Amino acid sequence: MNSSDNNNLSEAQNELYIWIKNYMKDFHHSPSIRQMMQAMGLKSPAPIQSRLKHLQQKGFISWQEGKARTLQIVDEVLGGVPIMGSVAAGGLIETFSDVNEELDISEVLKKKDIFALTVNGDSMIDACIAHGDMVLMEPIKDAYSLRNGTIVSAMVPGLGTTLKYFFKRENKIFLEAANPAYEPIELNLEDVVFQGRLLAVWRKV
Amino acid sequence: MNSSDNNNLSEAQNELYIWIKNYMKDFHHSPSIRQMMQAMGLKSPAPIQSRLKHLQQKGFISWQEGKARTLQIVDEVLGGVPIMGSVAAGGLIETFSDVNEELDISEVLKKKDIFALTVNGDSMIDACIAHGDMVLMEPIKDAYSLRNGTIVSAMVPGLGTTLKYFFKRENKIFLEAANPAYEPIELNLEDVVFQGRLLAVWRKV
DNA sequence: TGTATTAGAGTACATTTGTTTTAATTGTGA
DNA sequence: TCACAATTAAAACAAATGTACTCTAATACA
Repeated sequence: MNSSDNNNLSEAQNELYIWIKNYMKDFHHSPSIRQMMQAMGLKSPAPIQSRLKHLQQKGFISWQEGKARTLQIVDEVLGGVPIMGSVAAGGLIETFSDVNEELDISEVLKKKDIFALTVNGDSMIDACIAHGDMVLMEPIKDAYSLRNGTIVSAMVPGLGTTLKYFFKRENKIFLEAANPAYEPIELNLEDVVFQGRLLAVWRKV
Repeated sequence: MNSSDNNNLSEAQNELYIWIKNYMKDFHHSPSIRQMMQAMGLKSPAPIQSRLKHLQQKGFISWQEGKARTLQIVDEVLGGVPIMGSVAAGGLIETFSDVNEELDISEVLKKKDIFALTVNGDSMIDACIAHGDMVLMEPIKDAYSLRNGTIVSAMVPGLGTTLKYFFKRENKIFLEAANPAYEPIELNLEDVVFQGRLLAVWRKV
């Protein structure tokens, strides 16, 4: 959802919506109604109120009544990047479709208490997690609910913090690398402190 | 930079700074001075003004004078995730250090005109880009400045859009996969349209 | 101890800003 | 053309809000 149709927005509503998104991208705070008025070339706040109301009814924006500059873009707080389509990384043939989705990184970022770790080494290389990658982790509340195959960061006394596949078999914990060069680590549940569960991988080139 | 020392901030300043960051994470707009006043348990706006001034002088925040709720966190607009340390993904031993950095995803997201593509297939698997990953791309202004080894998305007539390593040798363009199962594609410069240069990889699990 | 510095309370004020209301204007369809 | 609806202008209002100022209390320091 970006520029062209935007569902069932009128021309004026869409223009305002786009302007607001750009303003908030630039200044990181909501514009005031009178600013929008000026930007739209209007001479009274009423039309803006009307358009805002419509945008709200259609679920595009929301704000706190009576409070200044509390507008926010619904469900796309920030970090929305337009997804232009998909690329073949094989032999598939595909063309750029129009923009139909948005990559919402903030959906993950919004979670509370998440943290990031720098990956050191290549033991997870077969899971496509390379040396230097950043992994976004979510704290693990109870280790009992961990499912086999989950990638976790765990603190193994004497071994340090490590990123591995988690498996549980017969009250034994196995931490397995995604690289045949590394042997699985076998542990008792009480010997390991799980720090986080893998949410996402971020690699900046 | 997160909770503990925060450079040379006083206790009160740091408390306010943390509170503001959390407020803005929750509501996606700046709090008002009187809200901060309440939150800090104060009964007059003056102390908040003072603390804000200090925070500004030390470069933590900024705002537009006279405008309501225009506060912003400097240089960490959003998307800052604390980096808790690094994990061994090999045999390395490393412990959680304290938080000393922040993963600033927004640094990439702030760039204008970037777009995302969904990866389809496994031809870039040796570059640790897997099927289903999202790749963040930056538009390519001029193809002449592309350096060998850059990962690009290119539109090859009759073949579609594809993600490959870029190489140029003797006025010929080679698009090579990171997977020995795929043959390099040889092209003339005029036969290919480069769409983007790889900025980052995002994988949500 | 006494003084200087800082932080906070209390108050007041001007501006910004959301909201309401009414009238004028424009557009649309019968 | 006429009536009806939607849009806009204009003005006014009240609440929210940033800012400035004075006075008091706490703190630090010599």
